[in-house]
Amino acid sequence: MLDYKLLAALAAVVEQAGFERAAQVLGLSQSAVSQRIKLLEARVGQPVLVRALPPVPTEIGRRLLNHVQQVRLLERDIQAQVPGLDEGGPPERLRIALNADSLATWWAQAVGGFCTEQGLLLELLVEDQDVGLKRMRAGEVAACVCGSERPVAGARALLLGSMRYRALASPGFIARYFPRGVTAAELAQAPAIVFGPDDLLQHRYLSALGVEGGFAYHLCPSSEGFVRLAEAGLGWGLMPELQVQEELAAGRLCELLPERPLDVPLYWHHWRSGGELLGALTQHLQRHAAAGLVAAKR
Amino acid sequence: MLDYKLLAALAAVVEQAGFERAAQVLGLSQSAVSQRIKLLEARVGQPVLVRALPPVPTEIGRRLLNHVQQVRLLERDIQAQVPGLDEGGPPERLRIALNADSLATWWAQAVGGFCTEQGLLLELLVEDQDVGLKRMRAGEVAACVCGSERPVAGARALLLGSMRYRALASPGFIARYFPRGVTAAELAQAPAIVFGPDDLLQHRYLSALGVEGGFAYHLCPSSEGFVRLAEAGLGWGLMPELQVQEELAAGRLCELLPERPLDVPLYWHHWRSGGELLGALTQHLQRHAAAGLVAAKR
DNA sequence: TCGAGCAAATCAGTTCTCCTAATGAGTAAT
DNA sequence: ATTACTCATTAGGAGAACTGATTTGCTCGA
Repeated sequence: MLDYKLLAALAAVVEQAGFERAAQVLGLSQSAVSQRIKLLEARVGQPVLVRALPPVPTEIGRRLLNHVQQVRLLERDIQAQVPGLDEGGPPERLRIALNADSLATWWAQAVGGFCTEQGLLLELLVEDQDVGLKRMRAGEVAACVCGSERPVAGARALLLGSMRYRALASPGFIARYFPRGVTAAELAQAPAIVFGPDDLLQHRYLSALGVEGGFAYHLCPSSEGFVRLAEAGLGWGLMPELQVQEELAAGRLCELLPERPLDVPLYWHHWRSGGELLGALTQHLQRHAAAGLVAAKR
Repeated sequence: MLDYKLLAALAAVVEQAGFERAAQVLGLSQSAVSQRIKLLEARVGQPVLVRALPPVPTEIGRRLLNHVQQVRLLERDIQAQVPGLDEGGPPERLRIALNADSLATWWAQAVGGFCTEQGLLLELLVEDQDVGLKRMRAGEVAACVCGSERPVAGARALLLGSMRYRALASPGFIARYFPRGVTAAELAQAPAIVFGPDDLLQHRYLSALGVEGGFAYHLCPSSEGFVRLAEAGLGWGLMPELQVQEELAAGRLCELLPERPLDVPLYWHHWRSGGELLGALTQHLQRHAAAGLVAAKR
């Protein structure tokens, strides 16, 4: 059997993004962590971490990490079966990566019941679009919600449905930039709002409209803030329908190009050997995610 | 994370059926094994082994064992991915329980290619009929072939096909016991051959013919021996069609009741979280087991 | 009822793993 | 340069865990 003390150290270093913090989490000294990693590398015969800021697992390291992730999921099952095996440590949370918009809209509704029922704690990591898959590949998370269809090795991807985005702006903004109605070319000239550097929604929307080249945009890495900026007339942006129903109804935001929504399919990626709990969560999502999403068309 | 040194000790004790032998396998003293088990029980808060001959895992113990089994399967995958992680120990074999008749007939053909391709070593445990499932439940084996449809918790059962048995005896035996032809009632009076105490084939065959009550039988726990006994005229028995084609063709064995074969469905039980190797083996079997089996009808 | 034989538990002593603490070295920002 | 930060290295020591010897407990057979 592998030495899981060493693997746990590797996992802690990557998850905590540093030896020092990893040591704290493990209840050890920084030195001990360093030694464990070194010993692990000696056993494996090659480095498992690239010493950078933050430390990044090597190819081998990633494989080991996602093995650890899978074993942890199995352990979760058995700890549910065998009382008094809780290790005394803090109750482990299930780490899941998802995109900010999902978290801001349908996620809580969809998983709320399951978590209270099962007494399950989550550790949610917000990641733009497809970056969550990287975490998955590195074995840092048990599952993720993202836009990529292709599962990583050892995992499965399940289509949950699509999130419908609409291009919105405040009435004042529209009056100012589009006095003669909205056209694709003009849209590219008006300032936009973009969630983060990895957020390519607006880019995709514009290129779907046939507009090439760059455009000016604000960066605002907060879902709520995003809506507030749009309301304040700073720019136009693509917002999840679900999140802005009130603003639309009250007329604080208006649609630029009606009947041109953007549907973004969302996939649930989860380890194939994820144990019963993750399996149950997957089933639950399959049934309850649809409520907040539109049926996907490809 | 659980302490896998302790769990490995538990597994060794159960698999080797004793502390002493477990110690040898682990490269430790008997004393050390005893202490590990005790420590494990202290952690868990209750006994994991019933001290008997051989030691038997408790309910909790079985759950732990089959967790170990699943983790081992995952480790096998990663060891294939990460060279130089072989632990130096002896190459771990994949433990599989199956019934003697399968081993005597189609098994080798079905898995031969896969094993050589993948460089996979097997440790086969021969178990009568459904006893293999117990090994599965105890986490002692990674998979098993048996007649039960119902999978163990955490595992899947896959119908492979049916084995066709025919009731056969030597010409001399038939002439002696059934001079006027074979009838069900007379069959129950003639001595039978039964594989082992758990082998209920003949019982089922007779009760399917409407015969109630006991009958006289030899016990012979060897597939080859079984056929030899029948050839020698010691009794009649149900033999896999596959195994006795030569004897039938040569006239050394004859069918008692033509057109009354007994088809026994066989299922492949494997852990759901068994990793890629076990998954691949399962697929392989699904494709190649059929060759030696008749399509199952229910 | 009593030993013989065997398996596991216990105990005392020792080994050696693994940790801590202090220090050193490399890198980036000030 | 200096400071701040992170990780590596080293020596030394605590204690976990192993070994070997012995005891306990059980099962048979006489």
